[in-house]
Amino acid sequence: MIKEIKNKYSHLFEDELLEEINQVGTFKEIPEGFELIKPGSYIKFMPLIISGAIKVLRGDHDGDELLLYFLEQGDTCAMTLSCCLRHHKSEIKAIAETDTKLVMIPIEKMEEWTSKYKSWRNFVFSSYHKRLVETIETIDSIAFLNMDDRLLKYLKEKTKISHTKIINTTHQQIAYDLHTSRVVISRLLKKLEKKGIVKLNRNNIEVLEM
Amino acid sequence: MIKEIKNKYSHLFEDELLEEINQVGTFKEIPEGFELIKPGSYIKFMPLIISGAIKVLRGDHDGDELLLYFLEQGDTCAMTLSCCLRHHKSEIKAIAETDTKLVMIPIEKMEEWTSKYKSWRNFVFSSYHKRLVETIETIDSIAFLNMDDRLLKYLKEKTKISHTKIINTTHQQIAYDLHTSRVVISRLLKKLEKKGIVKLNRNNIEVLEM
DNA sequence: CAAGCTTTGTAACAATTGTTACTGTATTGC
DNA sequence: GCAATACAGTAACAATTGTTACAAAGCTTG
Repeated sequence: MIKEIKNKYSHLFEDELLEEINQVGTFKEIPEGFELIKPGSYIKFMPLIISGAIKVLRGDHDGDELLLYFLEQGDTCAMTLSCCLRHHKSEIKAIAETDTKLVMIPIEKMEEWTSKYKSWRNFVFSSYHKRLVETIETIDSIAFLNMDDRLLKYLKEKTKISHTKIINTTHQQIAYDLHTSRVVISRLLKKLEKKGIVKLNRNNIEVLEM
Repeated sequence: MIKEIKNKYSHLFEDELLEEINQVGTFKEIPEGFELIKPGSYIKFMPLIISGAIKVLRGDHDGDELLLYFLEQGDTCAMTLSCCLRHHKSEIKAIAETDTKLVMIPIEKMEEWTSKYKSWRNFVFSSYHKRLVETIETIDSIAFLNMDDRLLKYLKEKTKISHTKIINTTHQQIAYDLHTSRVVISRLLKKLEKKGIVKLNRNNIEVLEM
């Protein structure tokens, strides 16, 4: 495990901290689609992502949901951070977008490392900042863009995250992520296909134009 | 100045930190409507709010805007925090919602206090958390609510923040905050008035039902 | 108080998004 | 292969929100 951590995090953390992570962290391989965090649950570990991607959604009480952002290599979940620090329930949902490797850190270490390691503090602050900015960008999309542009942005983000132009998903799943209905997504995807921007197949969408 | 700081922050910070704040902070009284932060500007001070309220908006490049949240006594601006720490441009706009008293802290102290004082670290983390949660709540509103419910929520928040049932503002101003058009707001307000929830006057709205 | 500005009310219409319903076509499991 | 199921295409319609235009009422200033 130490090899993977070292590869991805040695430029961020000092050796001593890397060693501690290695001591107390648990290495995990998560398959695509696995639900890491359920809304309303308590969180006892904090994930450090080594490879892959995690989709973070806002999960409503009534089952409504909406994509907030993706986490990638080098990221951690700010909501998890604050839930850990303040021992609150999660207000979000997290699902492995691709097969993902990560290290779970027990929350007790959070406070300790925050006072002990400057690099850890910077990492945590930087994570908070990134997530806040991404959340605000999500607000931009919802507030300022029409559904067709939001859809296009979503497709582009998906291709970026998964490093392929072919997105394996259903119209219904996209509708969940963007909090709209399947019919709306099908309609708009068809429009994008007519413009030559995507090619539609069953269970997959090929993004032609970037 | 030290008296005001002590009153509001002594339960949060240890004496030594309070003394430092008193040394390096600048006390300011800001009139209602004053623009504290412009989008695209660099921030050199971090505000600690003593009394009053500050409205924080997302400011788009094209002049589009949208209310993110209000800051009150005991709050600080997380975007400012991260802009300070990372020396980035602000991506937001901040306006005094009411007459406001605050203390400006030079950003150089941020890093220093973060390693020196546990209470400061907790304050900063807690601020980040609050702002992240509020931002996500804003997403809830935009994504899951219709404009009439968003308007009602907005009115209730305004009365809470300014501690009065009478809101002095124009329909146009509300439209800016909710990123819609004046006509839409007038229409919905009229509907609320017919339901007996508000009473409309020129330049002010009285919220009757809570 | 008259002219000019700001604010609000309202109608008519357009655009976008949401909903329902039904079809056809793949895929899966027996 | 056949039935059941999941997925996608499409039409018709409803609801919400946005836009334009204009009138009326209130405030401000000379």
